[in-house]
Amino acid sequence: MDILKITAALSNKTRLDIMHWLKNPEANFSPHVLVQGFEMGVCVGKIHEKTGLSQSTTSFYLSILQDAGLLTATKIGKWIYYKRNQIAIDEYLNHLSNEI
Amino acid sequence: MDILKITAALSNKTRLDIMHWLKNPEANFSPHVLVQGFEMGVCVGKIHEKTGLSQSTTSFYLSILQDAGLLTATKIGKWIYYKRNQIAIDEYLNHLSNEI
DNA sequence: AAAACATATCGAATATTATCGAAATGTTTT
DNA sequence: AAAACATTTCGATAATATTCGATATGTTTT
Repeated sequence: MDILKITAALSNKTRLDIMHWLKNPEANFSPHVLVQGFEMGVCVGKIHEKTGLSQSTTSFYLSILQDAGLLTATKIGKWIYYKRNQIAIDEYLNHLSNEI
Repeated sequence: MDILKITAALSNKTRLDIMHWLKNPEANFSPHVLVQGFEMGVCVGKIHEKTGLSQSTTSFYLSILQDAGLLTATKIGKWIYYKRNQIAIDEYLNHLSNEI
């Protein structure tokens, strides 16, 4: 639980947006073709569509959020589905409120 | 309440430390000569002593925290006392927990 | 009014981050 | 096994952050 790494990961508009979008995937993303619902997360391509940045930058940002522990990834076939790590998020918010 | 500006202000070890030190000034700073207690905050010089950075960098970092709304400043004589803006901090933590 | 002091601002060097297009990797389909 | 596809990694460049010493500003003391 690296509070500074997490805070840095969140100090970018697009990455903050991604966290927010993933909070309510039904409202923010069109359905996947092969997977129904968003139980396992949202694939990179759909997230990319919304960022307005290049695919490589989007992928890089997802790796930053994952590395910080805020997202987890599941690979299925060609796709990698990212979803929120709610436990880590809650833990971060608790630590932060004690730290600052 | 610029959530991104605040998060960026907090994504630096020294600035996070400063916020933390100011949470409990009695435990982290020696008393002021002219002012008793830390009701109005802690002067720049005392914060500078603890950062291990130059005076100019410390002052700059305090301005970043102030600009983000996390600290407020009071000038008395030669000294400027910085203290936590607890209302803004609480507001930030609330917004953040809704945002991410 | 000059000296001493606390803090802020400026200008510059260095480090880190943002961002892209191209290439690599791995999977599925043909 | 080749083509197509999703994603990551790489290499490069531009933008931003870190950090300093020097200087400026404002206050108090002598």
